[in-house]
Amino acid sequence: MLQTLEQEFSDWAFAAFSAAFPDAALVRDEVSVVATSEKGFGDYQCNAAMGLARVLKQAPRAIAEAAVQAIEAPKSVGRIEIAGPGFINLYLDEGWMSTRLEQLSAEPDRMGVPEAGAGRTVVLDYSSPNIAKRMHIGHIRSTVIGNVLDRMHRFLGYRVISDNHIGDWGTQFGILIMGYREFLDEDALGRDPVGELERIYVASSERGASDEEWMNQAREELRKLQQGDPENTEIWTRFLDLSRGEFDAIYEQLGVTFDLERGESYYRERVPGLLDSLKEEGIARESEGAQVVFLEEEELPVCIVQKSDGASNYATTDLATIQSRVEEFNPDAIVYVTDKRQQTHFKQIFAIASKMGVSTRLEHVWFGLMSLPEGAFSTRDGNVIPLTALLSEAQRRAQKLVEGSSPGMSPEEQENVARAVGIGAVKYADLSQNPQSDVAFTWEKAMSMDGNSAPYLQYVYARISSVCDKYNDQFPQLDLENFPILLIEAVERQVAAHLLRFPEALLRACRQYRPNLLADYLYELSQNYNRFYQGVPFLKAEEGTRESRVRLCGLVAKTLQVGLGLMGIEAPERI
RNA sequence: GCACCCGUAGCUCAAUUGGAUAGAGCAUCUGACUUCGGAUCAGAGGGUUGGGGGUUCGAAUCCCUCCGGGUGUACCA
Repeated sequence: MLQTLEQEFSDWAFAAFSAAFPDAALVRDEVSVVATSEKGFGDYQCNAAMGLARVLKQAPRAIAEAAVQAIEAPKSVGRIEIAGPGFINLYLDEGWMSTRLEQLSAEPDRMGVPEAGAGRTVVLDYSSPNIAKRMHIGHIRSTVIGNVLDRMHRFLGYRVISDNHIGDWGTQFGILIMGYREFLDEDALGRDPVGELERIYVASSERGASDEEWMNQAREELRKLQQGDPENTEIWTRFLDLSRGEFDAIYEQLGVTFDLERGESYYRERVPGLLDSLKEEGIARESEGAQVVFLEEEELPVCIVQKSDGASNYATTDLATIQSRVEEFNPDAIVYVTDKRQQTHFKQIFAIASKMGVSTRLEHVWFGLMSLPEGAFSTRDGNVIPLTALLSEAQRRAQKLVEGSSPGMSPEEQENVARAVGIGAVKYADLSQNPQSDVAFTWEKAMSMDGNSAPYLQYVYARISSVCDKYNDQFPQLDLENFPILLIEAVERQVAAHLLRFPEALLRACRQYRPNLLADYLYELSQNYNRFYQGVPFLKAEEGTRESRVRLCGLVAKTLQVGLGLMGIEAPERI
């Protein structure tokens, strides 16, 4: 099985320490090797010797020395040094690097990434907008982050079931149905369907705030809907169709697709049976007229699974959903991508699922909230910026950039490129930071076109494409594959070493549910490439060196294309 | 009140989960195209990682405490 270099070196380190200290009870994870962060300390490092000094009652440098002497180093390692208090620094062998890169160029679509998830199934629950509510910039995170997790898992060989768990079955529908009957403006509905649905929802809620009878009626309409009343079902279906039309347009623009779009309502028929079994097993019990689960042992607040009026809620459908997914897909994990405000909710749901006997790994991947500075609001209706407005503004700015840099390009191609650049910039702004950080929205950052941004990466890609085209024009008779990759200059070695790190960067990003680690990797690769590009000639170098450099360019381009693709960002040949 | 999250350069964010000299982008300043796309590159200034204590070879990261902010907390999702 293909391994990353970190894995291979960790195996070696574990074997080396075990051989040197057979009596010590070593833990594999404590003797691991990681890629070096600082330049000048080798390509990979093992920090285990310092930690073992106390247990082994020896000086850390002596421990490192003994381990290094114990068994032979992997062939890929050219040099080992022991530095500082006892760091073991591994330097890759340049000859081995060349050969490895030549192998990678034979199968460039994978760039050495192992199928680490083969045979495992993951259900990914992300995006999950609510019916009758407009998607605004706050919704982009779940969609974009979830979609990257989706793509990364698939690439690593996991069987992925992505499900857009649309909020189509909650309490809001009673209020909406009342609003629909009382306040609906059909003309407005035709012009801006979701906007009008939002408006009638707000109008109906406001009425309910001062009108007790109105709220009672809303609850009654919800109850009727949940029991299958034909008239309410028809209205509800209309809400769904109108909202989904708008969502689909956004998903198409973002290049996001789902395996399933079931929504909460899909699971509604499971709810009565679920409630029965919760009661029978003594998990839920009556309190203040509602059915609740107490979670004192878990130090969590009480969780209502059936409201006192008999209606179900979010918790109920979420539990039914888990049950259904476990039965149908038998997944190794179910992963939810939502904002951090739902942490308590998911802790509750996971705790109850555990009481129900569910053993599937349940993960809540939460992300921070987006704050809006003054002026980012659309003050007219008090709403935040609709996602559609953000995306079209991004494309507009990208369009101007493209018109400036590629005036000879056809208008049609300019538009395609502007879409790739604009959408890419918006996505990357979200993906390039730790998901768990709260983000401050600014137009400048969301549509940043230089520095650490998607257009920076796309620009590198386009320039490499240009180099490769020029090479093919000038030297059509030469076959690149016949020339070895030579790592002479420091800039070349730097690019090569970074290329070889792609598998572990991707694996880490996926396992930690942190797309920013992939973004970081690609940005650093691009920086290394730019130094290479600025530092040495390619096409004017002598034969041999020239081919080697063009091959390196090709590998960087391929890695960028694959990496950007995993982030759902296109890499045009010309921009 | 209780629980969770956060506080890093003027601003926006990283830091491979305890590793070596805390790094990027924006902004400011100085340089670099008779070689391949300057949306680039080289360099400068800018930090007591909110304060204080502790743990250890080693702390932005773990523990305690104080200050400041955010979120959640029984019938919304």
